[in-house]
Amino acid sequence: MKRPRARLRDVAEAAQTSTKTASRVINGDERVSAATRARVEQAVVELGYRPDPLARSLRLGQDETIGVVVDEVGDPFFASVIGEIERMALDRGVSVIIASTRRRAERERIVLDGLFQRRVAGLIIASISDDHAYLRTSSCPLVFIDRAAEDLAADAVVVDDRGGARMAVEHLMRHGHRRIAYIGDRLSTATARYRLAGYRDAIEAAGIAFDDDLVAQVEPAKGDAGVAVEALLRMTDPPTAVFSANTRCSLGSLPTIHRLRRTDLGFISFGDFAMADTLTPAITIVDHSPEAIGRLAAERLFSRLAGDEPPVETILAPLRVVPRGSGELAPEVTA
Amino acid sequence: MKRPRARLRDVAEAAQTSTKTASRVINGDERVSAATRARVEQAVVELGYRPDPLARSLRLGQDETIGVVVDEVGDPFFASVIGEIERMALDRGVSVIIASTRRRAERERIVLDGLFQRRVAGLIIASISDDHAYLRTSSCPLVFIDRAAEDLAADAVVVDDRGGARMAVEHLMRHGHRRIAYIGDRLSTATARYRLAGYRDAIEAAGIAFDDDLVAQVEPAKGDAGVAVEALLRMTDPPTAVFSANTRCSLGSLPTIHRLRRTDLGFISFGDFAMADTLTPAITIVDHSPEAIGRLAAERLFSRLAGDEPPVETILAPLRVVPRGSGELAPEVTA
DNA sequence: CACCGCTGTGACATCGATTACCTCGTCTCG
DNA sequence: CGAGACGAGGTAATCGATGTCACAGCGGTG
Repeated sequence: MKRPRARLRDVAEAAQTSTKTASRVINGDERVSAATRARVEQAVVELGYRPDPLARSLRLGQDETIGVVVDEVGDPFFASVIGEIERMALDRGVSVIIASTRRRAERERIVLDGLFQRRVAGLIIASISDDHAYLRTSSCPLVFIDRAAEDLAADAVVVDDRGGARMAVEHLMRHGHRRIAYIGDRLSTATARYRLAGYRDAIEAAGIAFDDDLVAQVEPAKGDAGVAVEALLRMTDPPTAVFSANTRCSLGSLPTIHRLRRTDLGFISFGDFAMADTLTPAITIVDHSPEAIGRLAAERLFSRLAGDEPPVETILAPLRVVPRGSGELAPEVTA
Repeated sequence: MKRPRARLRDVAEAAQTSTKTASRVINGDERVSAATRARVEQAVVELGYRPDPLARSLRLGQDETIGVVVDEVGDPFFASVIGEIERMALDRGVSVIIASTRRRAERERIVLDGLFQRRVAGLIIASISDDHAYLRTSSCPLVFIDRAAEDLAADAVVVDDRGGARMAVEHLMRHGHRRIAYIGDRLSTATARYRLAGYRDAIEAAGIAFDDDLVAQVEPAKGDAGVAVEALLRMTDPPTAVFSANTRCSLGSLPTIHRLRRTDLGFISFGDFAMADTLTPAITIVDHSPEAIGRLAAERLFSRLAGDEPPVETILAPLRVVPRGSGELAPEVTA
């Protein structure tokens, strides 16, 4: 075990053949005689040879690595997505490079650029940008998650944002609410737009006038959700229930709701979070299943990497309402 | 923008010089005349040249990439740690490869092996294994997180597990509790051992007899924490408070405590989690600060990569009790 | 018997950047 | 005036694996 690492050349020498033939054996080329193959295989074992992935990648022009680009690695939703992707990648011996955009389009370009520079084999992207022209010539398969790329024909794994939001709001309505607030990101992502549209769908389908004052759009990074929900509750004609369009907003607004002791408020969250079922009342959610999204995205990517060429598709991850209490509270009968 | 990518040779040709000189300019070698330097720099800009990291890594025998190995990427604690590391890496243009061990020592070896094979520049590891002999000859800097390597002189960023646990239990005692249960991982990691030791320190320092029946050690992956806490509460002489030795156990046991409507129970958690401050009562914690751990570990690693050679050190990340309610409940005065 | 095609093999170029080593002036100093 | 130092820059080898292509040997075929 003195030698730091065995090279293909060492294997070839030990097997008394050329590097090319050794390479053939290792890459499973058929055209090698049984005797030579056996010698090479033995040499590989004896020397503990493992091909250098860097050299291999350089020659092949492609790295056995996939890139995952998300808003923020620490976000629980993306953490779960990444966890699932990494699990599947590890089974295939593929490394995962992660990068976060901090929700800034220019950062997205930089990190994607870096990943292309590294010649990743494939990419899974939660894109923040609207403009994907620079990805059009991408030489590796792309799978979008959470938000589809509208200006690019590429696979995507998303949830039915509009339908899910509508489902959530209708759930509140079934329990008697008519005045329902919306709280979501100000961010102009497609996801945010769709969820707001779904909220509106439900409101209007119920014959209720859409009230702009009930819609709060806040900065995702700051603690504005709490402020916003407090303002909503202080209205002259306050909502009896809140639809939180994403997990961050739920995490931001619930502490305030509890501080104000307004746990009588109807509440439904698009996206689950830890302890949602342990709060009092437990929080009714529309289940996102980040694991399912990660799995579906990774499956699609690996399938393309394996050479499959299924038609480009936007896959809808399953979505369902999980009633836990907060979404089933009837509105208070107040003046 | 026709050419897929410019190579150093293209730059050299455009600047009417050799690759060697172009390389000198790019790598900031002084021995180049101003005129030549200017020509090369212009060519770089015009061609949009960016060195190929793969080729560079191959030649240098080292990759501009760091590896991060944790139990599970989806774990909120590690997700935050990774988020912070990735943030610092991105600022330096370093890629981050992540891999999870699933808490299995044999997996740890496999993923570490893969990372070494890739010639990562440095590693940050939450090691699950006790045996680090195979890391002794590691050619790249290592920084351990969460758990120090006891059999290896390497940097580590950990929290004062024993002191923190003692602090937590003493906090409960200050509020009148004498019968305090411990719930933690069965896993034989140093972390778990230290925290149990800290619990014992506090108990014995208070002159209370250590009662083995109050110690529950559960499987981390399963939902055993809930079962265990239920068993504790059903004892003939039940505890009045619980010290949960980690976030997973807190997340596992709190739903059960709430289901049993035992929110009168004293509770303190080693490690924060989302919504801990929104539960009723809010959960008192010993703050871990995963971000601080990630930052300190990354700082140390980058400092070594920059050539600094500070003495090997185990850095203690800050730790403090954050009172929120559940840890300040007085014991019920029962028979 | 000459030729074709197939199999197993290896010498050599290649991927793109770095570097050991060399060349060619010019400048300095004894 | 010649030796040696030094600055600027080039040539070719190198990192490790793989693709190109040529070649030898063999069996079959018209």
